[in-house]
Amino acid sequence: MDATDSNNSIQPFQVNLSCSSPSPSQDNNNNNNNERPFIDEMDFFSLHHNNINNIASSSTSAPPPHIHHHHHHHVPSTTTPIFDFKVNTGLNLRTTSSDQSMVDDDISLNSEEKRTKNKLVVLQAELRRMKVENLRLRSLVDDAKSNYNDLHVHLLNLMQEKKGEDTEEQHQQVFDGKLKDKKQSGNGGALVPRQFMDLGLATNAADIGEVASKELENHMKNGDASDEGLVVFDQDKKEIHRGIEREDSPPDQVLSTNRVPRFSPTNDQTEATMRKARVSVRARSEAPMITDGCQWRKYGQKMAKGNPCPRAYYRCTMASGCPVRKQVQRCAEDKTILITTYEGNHNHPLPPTAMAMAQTTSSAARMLLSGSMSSADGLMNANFLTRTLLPCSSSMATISASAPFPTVTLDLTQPPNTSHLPKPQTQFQIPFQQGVNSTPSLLPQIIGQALYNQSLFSGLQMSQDGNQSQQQQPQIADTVGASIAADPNLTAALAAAITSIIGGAQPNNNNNNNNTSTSNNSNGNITSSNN
DNA sequence: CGATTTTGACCTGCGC
DNA sequence: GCGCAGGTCAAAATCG
Repeated sequence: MDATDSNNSIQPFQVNLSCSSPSPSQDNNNNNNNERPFIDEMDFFSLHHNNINNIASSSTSAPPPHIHHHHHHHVPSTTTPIFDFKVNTGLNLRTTSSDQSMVDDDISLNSEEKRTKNKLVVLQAELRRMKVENLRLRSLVDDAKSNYNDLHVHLLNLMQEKKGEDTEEQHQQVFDGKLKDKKQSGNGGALVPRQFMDLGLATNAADIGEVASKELENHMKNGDASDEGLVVFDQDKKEIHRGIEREDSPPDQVLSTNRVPRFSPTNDQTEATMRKARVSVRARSEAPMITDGCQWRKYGQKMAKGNPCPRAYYRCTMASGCPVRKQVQRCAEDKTILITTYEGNHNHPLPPTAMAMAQTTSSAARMLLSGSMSSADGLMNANFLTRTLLPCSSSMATISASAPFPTVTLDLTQPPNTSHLPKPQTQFQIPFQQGVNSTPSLLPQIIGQALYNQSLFSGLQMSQDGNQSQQQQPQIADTVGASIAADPNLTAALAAAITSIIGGAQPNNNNNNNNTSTSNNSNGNITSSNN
């Protein structure tokens, strides 16, 4: 997301979503694609930086084999991709040099060598420039996507506020038939094409409309028909009611209690949806609280039923108004296990040490929401989640009907259990950048992306032929699960990411699409629950 | 003295 | 309607 990301920050897995190519294997160019002779096209958004580096380094360190290219003197056509053009230019230069060297003397040879070296330097500089350009363009695309998301959510907000006033035709005009489809489908619309799934955000019009209508009812009861009084997209119904009750409270009091300002529709809705999902982390720790890089302030403690250990409530204090909260409680069965439940999205830049956790939680929550809340059938999506994430830990699969909020549980306490897993490398692997023995830095993102991918798929399933979907679904679930399970160190990296025992994380102002470097040996299991 | 923690009270939703 | 449980508030206490 940030153009200042280092070379190791590009994520092939993520980039896939930004491109038309959905197959991660096509971008698996870190280890297995070193043999690829040249890059077919200059894909600014999926080209792995390592490729650039590899090409650059190979140009400098191992040019002699190019002698075999003597006979390829054809000038690159105008349709030749720019990157290919650049590389071939270098080869041709050397080829020309070699040809000439057959008739020139030693002085000429030295001169040609110097020229070649100069050209190589120029090419390297050009590669660096393109790398920077690549990052810049990626940043632009991400910004555009972000703006699109905001506008889309904003539009949805406006439409919901005017719900009841607008005619069906107006809905159809603005929403291109989305709301009409929803109404026609009756029970939430099992056949509704979920056009909002690609937002990566949960935008459940039904939920929003319900909250909005209740809010409107309350205001009508209070005789307050002013639209300005509506808090349509607050954190949840409870928060909305409280906001109304304290409407005559002093402004500072409202702010001090972390109320969401009234009219910031995009953030409100995002926050509302994000706060409904939770990411729970189970980890063994003697410390009262796991170190996740953020600053927390305890604001309450309660004895929870069925657990002799008290539950502590914290809120993030790294920025005023940050909606992120977490609950910390020891497991009743095993008091060495610390259960930390995160809720919400940070609204401020995070330190590197907090990036892994923030990414994991926000991505998981976002993907969970995009799978469950955007669907008319949350349980179905919970099953999707489970099947997507849990081929590597099927024994941990639980669908909780009692959970008040959709919850993703990252269980870092279980010993490795790979007996039921598909054998590694029999299916596609997530194209980590690291070497074979290094730990993957992208795991948090990948988990989120796995959720996101399956959510996208489930969205597609709604609008596509059922039989086809039935066939594809386990495929995707298996492959994603296998990807997570493919490397025995994956689970270790998850633990590393979660506990933020990381190094080399990339500072960034956005906590949704960044990478961190991890190194750890513990294990992780993933469970998914939904209500 | 400001920041943080403690802790009892309060609010809300839910089940009976 | 009542009680319970989860979650939050805010004054008092504590800490650095």
